[in-house]
Amino acid sequence: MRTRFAPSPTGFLHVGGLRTALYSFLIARQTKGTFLLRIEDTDQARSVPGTVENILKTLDWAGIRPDEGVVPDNGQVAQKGAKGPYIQSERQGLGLYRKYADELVAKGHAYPCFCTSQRLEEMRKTQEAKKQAPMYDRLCLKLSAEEVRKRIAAGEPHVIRLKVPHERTITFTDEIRGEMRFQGHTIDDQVLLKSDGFPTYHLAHVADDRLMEIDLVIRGEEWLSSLPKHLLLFEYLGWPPPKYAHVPLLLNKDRSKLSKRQSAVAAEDYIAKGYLPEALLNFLALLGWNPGTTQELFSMDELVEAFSLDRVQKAGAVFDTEKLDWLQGQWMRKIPLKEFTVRIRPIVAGAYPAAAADPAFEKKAALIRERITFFAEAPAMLGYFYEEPQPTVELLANEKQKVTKALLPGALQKIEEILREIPEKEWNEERVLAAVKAEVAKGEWKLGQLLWPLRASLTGRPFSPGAVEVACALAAERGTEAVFERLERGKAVATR
RNA sequence: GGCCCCAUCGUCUAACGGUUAGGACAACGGGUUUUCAAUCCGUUAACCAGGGUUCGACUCCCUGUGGGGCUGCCA
Repeated sequence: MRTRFAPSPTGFLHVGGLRTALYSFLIARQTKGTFLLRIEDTDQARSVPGTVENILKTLDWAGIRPDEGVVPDNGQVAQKGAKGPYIQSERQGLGLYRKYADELVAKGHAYPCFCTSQRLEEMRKTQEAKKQAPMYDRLCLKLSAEEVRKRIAAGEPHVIRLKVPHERTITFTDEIRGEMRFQGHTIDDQVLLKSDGFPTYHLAHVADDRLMEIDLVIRGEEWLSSLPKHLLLFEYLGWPPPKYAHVPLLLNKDRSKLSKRQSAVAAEDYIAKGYLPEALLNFLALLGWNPGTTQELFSMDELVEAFSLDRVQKAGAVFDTEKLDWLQGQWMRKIPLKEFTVRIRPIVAGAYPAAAADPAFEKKAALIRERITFFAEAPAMLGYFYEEPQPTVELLANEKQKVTKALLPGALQKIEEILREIPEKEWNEERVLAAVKAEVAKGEWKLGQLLWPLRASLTGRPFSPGAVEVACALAAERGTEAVFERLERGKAVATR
């Protein structure tokens, strides 16, 4: 199948857009078809420079690579394919939108309208006051052919409007929603060609999806109400319409359409926060779609395999990122240690330059891999390896662990004695822990009373990997004396 | 207001008329090498309402209610 994603360059890639792009991409891959990227920039006023580069960069990050259309080329915007150009403002020069508009006028399915925006505004106000549906009143439809010719010849600004057949019922079967019907008399005479000669979305997407031979249009539910206009256009132009799949909207917590005001909506925001593409994509895929099994974790390949439109939900989905965070952790833990090390090393080195050439860095990375959620947390989680910890009495003592300030010197003394008895060669996590537990078994000390002060002395932090883990890592790298030095410092603080 | 779409735990969702309404996230409780995590185990938690159809409705139909979208020479 030939599918497409056709964003407007209004600043950034919306997460909802990323989801429809993903769905379109999945269908294309699944059917060994083509995924095409087209830029819909017919509204010059709303186009924001740099957006296309941004969208391309974000899609690339997500692993969604267009086979055709607008594609990235070393950070530049390039176009690929025989049905281009793929940027509508560039297609404007081809004159095809005007051609189709004229064809519709000639066939009697569209007409020029000279009404000013002021008049339209007043008309709507009046209609609203009368509790009527705001719709164009077809004033210009009454104009004689002669008058139309004259006014156009005189260069009077005008638009081309679709003439919607009021007596007809338009029916259609959506890939997700099934059968739908619309009454013609409730549909407004949509502007197809603006007075600046640019097409509106309605005409442009119909023409381009036809010309680019798109089989399936996946887009947001907000387009559902204009679907009949699009169907009419295909019919009047003598083309079979593509299949349409209107996906449910992404929602704010209050269930309104996901908006910038209430939530982070730019895909870049999530990249900046440190989310893995695997996690975001997995999350987006599961918002509104389910595989029918209990599988929750999906790689792109697995999504290509499992995805189907008939399992896409009809109702909107709240964009609640709690599950995203969980998925992030899951995908984080799937990263092989070697790769994990490569990825966090520069980040840690940014805070602690010694990490850059640290031969024991991978061992340290292993310590935090199971507990980290974002790469950016790594420096804080490993800092005590690169700077001497500065524990305080408040940290060393811990009410919950039943380590009072009075008990502290004795506890530190005891843990030191235990550790001293283990020959340096025998230091490993099992051995050290067994030694501590053997002491606990005697009944005088509780596990936490010994381990907490040790951990706090070694790290100087309220949170860290376990005391035994840190002690062994430190001993392996610098010898057990490094551990005892820190223990001494803890004792000094405790007895001060 | 008009048109269109939708409706299961707080959130994402499963259920092809017959289930103690299942799973995941979150929350809560507990286990684990102490803390924060991770991990394991457990608990709390839902069929919007009313009518039909049917031997039997979360499932089908109708009505109501609620929510959302659209209602631009924006997309």
